[in-house]
Order: sequence, then structure tokens, then C-alpha cells
Amino acid sequence: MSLPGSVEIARAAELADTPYLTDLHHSMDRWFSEVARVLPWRAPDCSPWGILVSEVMLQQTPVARVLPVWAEWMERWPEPADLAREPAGESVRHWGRLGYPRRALRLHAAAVAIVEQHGGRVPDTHASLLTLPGVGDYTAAAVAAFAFGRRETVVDTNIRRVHARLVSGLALPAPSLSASEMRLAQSLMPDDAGLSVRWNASVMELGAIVCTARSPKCTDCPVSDSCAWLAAGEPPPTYTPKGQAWHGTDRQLRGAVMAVLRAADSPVATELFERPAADLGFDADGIAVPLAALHRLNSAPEQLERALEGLLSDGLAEMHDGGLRLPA
DNA sequence: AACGCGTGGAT
DNA sequence: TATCCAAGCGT
Repeated sequence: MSLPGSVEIARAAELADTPYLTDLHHSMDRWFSEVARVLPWRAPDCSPWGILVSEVMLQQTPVARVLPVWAEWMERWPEPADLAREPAGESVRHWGRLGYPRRALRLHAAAVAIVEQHGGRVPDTHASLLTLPGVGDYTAAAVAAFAFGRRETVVDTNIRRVHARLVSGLALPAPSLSASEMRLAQSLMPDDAGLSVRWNASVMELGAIVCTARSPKCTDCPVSDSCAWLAAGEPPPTYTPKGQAWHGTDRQLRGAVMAVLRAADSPVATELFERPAADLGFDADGIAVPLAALHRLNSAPEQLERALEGLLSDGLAEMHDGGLRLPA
């Protein structure tokens, strides 16, 4: 019987005994200085709030799409209190098309909690950050590290992939994060807090722009000489990740409904979701396009009802004056 | 612990 | 065109 992760831990321990780990840190640090992307939430004067907002927006959403929305948010709501005094629906509306709009709802709730429980300042420890809505283990660690300079075990999908290849010799990390992966990540971190922040940022960056999921750019990798996966001859993944269905799903329909609600400035009569406005003699000005897109999905009435029910129970929508709207 | 949750660019 | 996948979270 073999303990999961025992090989990796053994290798990490072996590396720690040599100058190798220090060399690795230096190689990554140098590389990061040279090629790291310039991102606004990495600016030295970016507030903890700005970093928190960026981390939540970046949950499952690519950097390129986050950039303009983050900038708009920072201008509109420069501090947690600015967002907290808005209706939650405004948070969802200005989330735009980043996807997973409940993140916007939770970020609003987090802003309220920051105001009510932390004097309007983003809390600075992993444990207190973890109590905020929408903040899980990764985001709490990332904010504690990148906003407050703490030595945190930051493990996101990029870092997992780099560790899988560099240390474990695997093409891809396991489907779900394990305790042994967290131990491995800890064992690789520099002891010094400041260096650990750089390390975490650089490993994440490597995963994002070089050690990518598909067709990694190993010729650009600063640590390819140490890569267990390359040394093993680039073995293929041992499993095939199962893709998420989209066409015809409730999610697709929910997305179409949310697009209508974001575009609407007053409650939308539920009949409008069921059939074309022209048939009903409604004025659908302003929401005609997203409404047409919704109708084009041509869903079963039962599915539409399920989607609306889901949005209501998630708090992403509410009934008002016989219509549906973003939460007030 | 597996599942549901949006969106759009890249391949 | 279809599939992959992007700084996860909550249940």
C-alpha cells in the first residue's frame, strides 16, 4: 500500500536538502521579474479591496475579460462601503458578462460584511477572510498573501498544474485538490514571507502563460531542466476531464434570463420570457435583443420554470409588481 | 465528494 | 463545428 503523494513529498524533502530548491526559487524569481504581465491589481498601490475584487472576478474567468470590468468597478466602488450601500442587483448588473453572477451577489454580501464586521477594511488574515461570502480557501490565501504580504499556501489550478508537472511528473493534476498537494505546496515555499509571496505569484504566472493546460511552452520555461514531466518524456494525462454540457442546459437558459434582467430598468413581466413581446402587445424596448436570444433557445416551458425558480432561490432575481428583476 | 453554476476565446 | 478551459465556491 502506498500513501497518496508520498513520492512527491519524498522528492520535495530530497530537494530541500540541496541548493536545488533555492535555485528553483531564484530561477522563478528572475523569470517573474522579466516576463510577468503588468496587471492593475499587481500595482504596488492597489488596495486590498481591489485585490479581493480581482480574485473573485478571476475565479473561473480569464484575465482579459476581467480587466475592463475590474477597472469600472474600482472607479465606481473604490471601497467596500461604496458597494455595500448599493442594492445587490447593481453588483450583478455591473458584473456584466463575466459569468457565474452569484459571485457578484457574494461579493456584495462580502462588502456588507466588511463594513458591518470589519470597520470597512478588508480583513488581513486567512481565517477572517474565509468567513466572507464567496471567499474559499484559495481566495483567502491569495488575498492574505498578495494584499497583506503573508506567507500563505496559495494553491490554484495553475499552481496545481505546475506542481503536477515539475515535481510529480504528471501531465495534469488530479481532478480534485488533495491534502497531500497542499503539503507539497507548503514544502516548496520559501520560508521568508516576502519571498513566499513572490514564489506564489511566479508559480501561478508560470502556469498561466507558460505551463498551460494545452500545449505548454516548455522552451520558454525557466525551470524546464528540473521538470519531472519533461524528464519522463511528457507522458499523457492518465484521465480525460469530463467537459461541461452547455447547449440546452438550465445554465444556458439562466444566463439568457440574466442577460434580460441586466438590460431591464424595470421588472420584466414573466409572460415576456415565455413568448415574443409582439404577441402580447408589450413594449420590449431596451430588452428586445436579449429577450429574442432567450426565445431563440426555444426551451420547454418546464425548463424555463425551473430556470426562473433557480434564479429566485439563488437570490439572483426577485419578483416585484408581477415581474422579475434583479434583487433590490 | 460530486455536482451545478456563465461566458466566450482558442484550438 | 465541437470541445476545452479560465486566479473556485457552496452545498
